Amino acid sequence: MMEGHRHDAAWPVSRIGIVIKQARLATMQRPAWRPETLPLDIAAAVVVSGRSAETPDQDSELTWTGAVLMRGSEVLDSHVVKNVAATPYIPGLLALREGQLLCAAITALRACPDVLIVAAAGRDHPRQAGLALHLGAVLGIPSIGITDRPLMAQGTYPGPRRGDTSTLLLDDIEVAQWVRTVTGVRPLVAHAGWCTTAEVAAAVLLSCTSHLRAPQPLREARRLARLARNREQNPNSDHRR
DNA sequence: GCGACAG
DNA sequence: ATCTTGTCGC
Repeated sequence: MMEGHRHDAAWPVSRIGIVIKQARLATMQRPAWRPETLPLDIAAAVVVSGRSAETPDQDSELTWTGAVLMRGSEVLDSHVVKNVAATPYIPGLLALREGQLLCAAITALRACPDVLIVAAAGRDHPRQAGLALHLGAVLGIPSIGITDRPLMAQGTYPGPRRGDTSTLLLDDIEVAQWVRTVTGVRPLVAHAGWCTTAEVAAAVLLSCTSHLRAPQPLREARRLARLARNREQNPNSDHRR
């Protein structure tokens, strides 16, 4: 951990099929990564969108991508990059819109994390390679995905207490888990990603969550991205929180 | 009637 | 994601 970063990594828009094959290989041939030294160095990145002055009727053309690197509750590095999205959001093709943005934001971090958290699906995907898995494969970093609900996988809700989990299956394979991060609050989905299992994804999620539902690194990345957007798009209002 | 495939 | 409305805890 904390070694130099691969700044040569680029988003292979035209080679998603190769990434999918790699994903299948990783599942069968690569040893699944699991946490060893604690606390983990966790990176998270997330895209928030805004209104473009040029095309106010087209929704969400401008984007702000926040990226953070955290060790425990300590923020080691963070930044936000503004962009124009290449495509609109298309369900199932999130990687087309956000892949390049997240890839650039993460590689701009000064150090390499142990694991990457992305607000997207992993192996729970029509082609077994959602954006969270794509990013990990391209960057060579173990990755997990976190979403509000599964994309295709099926499973029942877990018990009501923090730490309770349940299996989400796609074609009889466990691709994700429901995870109760706060007692009595709607659970999140922890997705198996690049070199990670659903079980590891759930453990990583629980390791960086406490009294709030969402994982701290993702919250921080989103907070910074929204702050940057709001300062630019609503210069009059205050932006506390 | 609306949405039903991540954000 | 973003927006709106409702509920809950401090």
